[in-house]
Amino acid sequence: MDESFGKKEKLKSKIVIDSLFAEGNSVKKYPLRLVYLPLENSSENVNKVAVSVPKRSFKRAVDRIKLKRLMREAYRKNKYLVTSNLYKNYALMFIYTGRDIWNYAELLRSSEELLKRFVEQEKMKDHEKDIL
RNA sequence: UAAGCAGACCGCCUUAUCGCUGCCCCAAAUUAAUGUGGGGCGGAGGAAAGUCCGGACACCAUAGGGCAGCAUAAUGGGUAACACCCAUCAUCCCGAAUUAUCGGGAUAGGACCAGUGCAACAGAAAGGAUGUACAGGUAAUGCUGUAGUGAAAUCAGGUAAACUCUAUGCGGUGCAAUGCCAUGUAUACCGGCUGUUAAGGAUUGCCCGUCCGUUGCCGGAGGGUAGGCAGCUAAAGACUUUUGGUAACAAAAGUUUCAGAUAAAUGAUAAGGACUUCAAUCCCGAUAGCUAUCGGGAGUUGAGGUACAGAAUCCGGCUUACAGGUCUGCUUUUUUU
RNA sequence: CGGGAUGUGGCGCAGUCCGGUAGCGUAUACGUCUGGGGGGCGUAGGGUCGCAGGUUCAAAUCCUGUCAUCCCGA
Repeated sequence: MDESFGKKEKLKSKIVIDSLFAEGNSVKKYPLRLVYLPLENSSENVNKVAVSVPKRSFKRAVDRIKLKRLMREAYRKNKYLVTSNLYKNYALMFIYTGRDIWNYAELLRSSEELLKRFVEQEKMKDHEKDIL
C-alpha cells in the first residue's frame, strides 16, 4: 500500500486554491473540514492536498505546526480510501476548525470518517450523472 | 548536612517500522537534465520568540550644505559596532562592624552662576519674599535665631524621564534588497548620441543646491500574473591549549565542518530506559503501648508528569518565557575531629 | 519582514499634549410624578485607569519594559 506523501502531492497553486474556495464543496467532521474540487485537465495523476490551521484559533506557532504535521500524517495513513475508490483527481484542503488540540489517535479516526463521507458523496454524484 | 543568594552550564535518551527534506554515490531508462529505484551522511533553539539596539551585505551616482528631527550622556578601556560588556569614581539603599572601614545591591550619573516655564493642599509669603509670637542685637532697619506650614522658605534654592543648552553620532531603503532565466504584451519605461535652454518634474520633513528635462536616430524590453536559479549559509564560525591583561577581551598554535525549508521539511506508531510526583507495600528508630502518630531508608506495583517553545539573509547584544538537573563561590545552620 | 493605533465603572467614550479634583452618556438600585405601564425628575452605589518597574513631594498623565486587541504596506 502506498503511504508516501511527497512534494508532488502538495497543493501549491494559488489559482487552484482560489477556485477551490470559490466553487468547491465541503464535508465536515469535527474538528476537521474538507474542501474539495475535481481537478480538470491535470497532467499528473495525483491528488493535490493542503492542510491549514487558522492562526485565530491557535496563537502559538508550535501548536499550529504540530497540528499540521498530525493532519498530514492522518491523510497519509488514510489516502488509500480516496485513491482506491475514486478514479478522478481532486484538490483537497483540510482545515482544522476545532479549538482544542486533539491527539493523533482521535484525529486519525476523525479523518478516516471524513474521507469515507467524501468518497460516498462523490460516488453518489457520479451515479446521478450516469443516470441522466 | 540543609537552606539562601550570585554566576556558569545542560535542557530527555535508545532501538525498530512507516513517512518528510538537503547533499553525495550506484543502477537501468528515456534523453541530454530530469524523474524512478536502492544505499550512505546530515536535518530547530537557549531563547529559533519580542523585533528593542548595533553591524555585515545589497541597491538607489538626487548620498553635498543648512535647518528641523532622532539617539546617546561620570571617567577609562573592550569591540566590526552598539543603548552591549569590563574596570574605576561618585550618589543612594541594605547588612556587618562601629564611626577608620568591609561586603552586597541600584543608578536615564553632562548643564538650572544662557534664557523661559512649573510647584495642588497647607501657609503671611512658593521666587524681583518678608508677616506674627518670643529671644538676641543695632544709631536705625527682617539685622540674627527659634517656633509654625509644607516635599521645598533665601540658598550660587528645587525641577531638564519640563522646554532648552552643551558635546558626540545619524543619507535613504531593505534579502519580497539585488542579479539572471523562461513565459509574454506591444511602445509606458530605460541606456547612448543629438537638439532645445524653460515651463515643468525628481529628492529625506523643509530650504539652498544638484540632477532630469517635450525633437530625432540607434539599442534594450517594461508593468501585471504564476514559476525557477543565484543571493543561501565556511562564518567578526565552533572547540582545546598556551601567552598577555585586574577584567571585558586579544594574539598564537592545533583540531573540526555543524539545518537550509518556501502553502514552508525534523513527524507518527510500538517497545525499553532515565529523572521526578503521588498512593499502596516492606524495614528501622522515637513516643504512647501490639495498634496509631512522626521521621528516615529500600525495592516492587499502579497512576501520572518531563517545561518554555519551531529556523526563514546572516551575525553581536538586550529583553521576555521556562519543568527539572549539574558545577563553582559566598553566608548561615547541624554533626564529627 | 516592516510600520501604526488602542487599552479608563457592566457597555460606549472624554480626561493624557501642558503631572495635583477621575468625569459624561447609557445600564443598575431606591425614591418621586401617574390609576398602571412607558417616560420625566431626584438620590445613591459601582473604576487595581491592561500589567510591572522607575523619575517626582505627588503619575490615568512623563520614561522604560511587558501583555492583549485591531489596522496598514511589501
